[in-house]
Amino acid sequence: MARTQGSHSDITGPRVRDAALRLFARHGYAAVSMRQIAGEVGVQAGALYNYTPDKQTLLFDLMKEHMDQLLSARAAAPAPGGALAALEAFTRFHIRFHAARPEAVFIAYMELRNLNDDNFAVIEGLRHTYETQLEDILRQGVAEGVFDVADPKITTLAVIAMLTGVNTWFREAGRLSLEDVETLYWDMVRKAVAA
Amino acid sequence: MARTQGSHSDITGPRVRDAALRLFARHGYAAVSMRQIAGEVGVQAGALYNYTPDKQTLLFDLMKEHMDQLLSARAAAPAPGGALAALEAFTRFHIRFHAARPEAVFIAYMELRNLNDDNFAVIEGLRHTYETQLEDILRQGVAEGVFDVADPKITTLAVIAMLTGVNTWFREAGRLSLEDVETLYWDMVRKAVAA
DNA sequence: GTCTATATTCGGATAGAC
DNA sequence: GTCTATCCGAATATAGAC
Repeated sequence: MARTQGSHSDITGPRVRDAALRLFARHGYAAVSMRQIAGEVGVQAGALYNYTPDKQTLLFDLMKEHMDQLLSARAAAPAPGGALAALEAFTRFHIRFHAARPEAVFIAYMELRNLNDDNFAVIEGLRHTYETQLEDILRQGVAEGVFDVADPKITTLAVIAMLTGVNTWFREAGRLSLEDVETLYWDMVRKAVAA
Repeated sequence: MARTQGSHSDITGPRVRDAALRLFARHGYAAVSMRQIAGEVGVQAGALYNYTPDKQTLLFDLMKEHMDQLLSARAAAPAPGGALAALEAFTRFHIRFHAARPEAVFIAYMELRNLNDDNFAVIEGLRHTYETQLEDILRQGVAEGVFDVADPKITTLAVIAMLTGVNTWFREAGRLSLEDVETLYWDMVRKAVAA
């Protein structure tokens, strides 16, 4: 790679997004400059504008892609009919999906305030769609008589906060395997909502 | 207040901290300028440097004060001898304390990455001190035979994540009173760790 | 203690050459 | 598609007058 000019369009786009994801997650959207992103990719700052109209759109695209992947992965996962099995499936899915992409998760939760109004509304809508799936499981379990949940909306938020919190400490090389973690959290969730 | 110059030192210091707290919480440390803070206070940017050596120290002081208040309020709160009562007291204390100062809580969780290494170590140490208090209660309950907790460290993190999550949605004017919220979360915590 | 003015660096974004 | 060069504004922080 001795040359310093030329076309690399086939791979530069994804590399811009990867670099932005990593840098936004580590330092925060507002603290990262387009020049830093360009430096990671190995191009000059001006070249980034072949791949995004502006920095705001770059952030939004990363968050939108993450939420789309979350919803499609969830749709593709097995969904048992019974509420208890469905809740276990949701719990394990949530932990596994989020543990696999900590940077995107971090950005999706931390950078909401840096979205403009229209972009914020889109991401919030997708998040609500996801949370409603858990709420529906809880309501189903109450109807089945297997769950005792006084307020399904609050319990939904509580469970998701607890599960997403895994990302603040989980490391692949740590004391516990992801399977261990899934089981520990499923025990807590199961007991917390049990009839 | 027609005059545009003069001494106001008796109140300006706290007003600088208040303005920084509010602006950092809303827009993020990196996105807020010293000029914005000065504008909120009603002085010019240069005057802020009578109250803080730099922006980084201003952030650190806000976070340090928050953690100090958390630990001293906790130390001043009733601490029942039995593990079950102690866990209920911790749960209710955590929700109440955090609900009362959402901006400081938000900053303490979101702006850790904007602290320099030394400042980060201080805040992390204080946070660990607080978390250890919950972990000790859980271990005591296991010893007493009233809790069934497979991994006290993980359960500590899970409970704190769940409780702190209240701040993402709780509003004074909302459907639920703080007392309602405390009771709902205490029910979940109690069941999740029950023997 | 606050002001005005400024030194210095850096930010997002664009224009035009290659 | 990427480069170099640049516009223009804004950032932190400081100096010296009042």
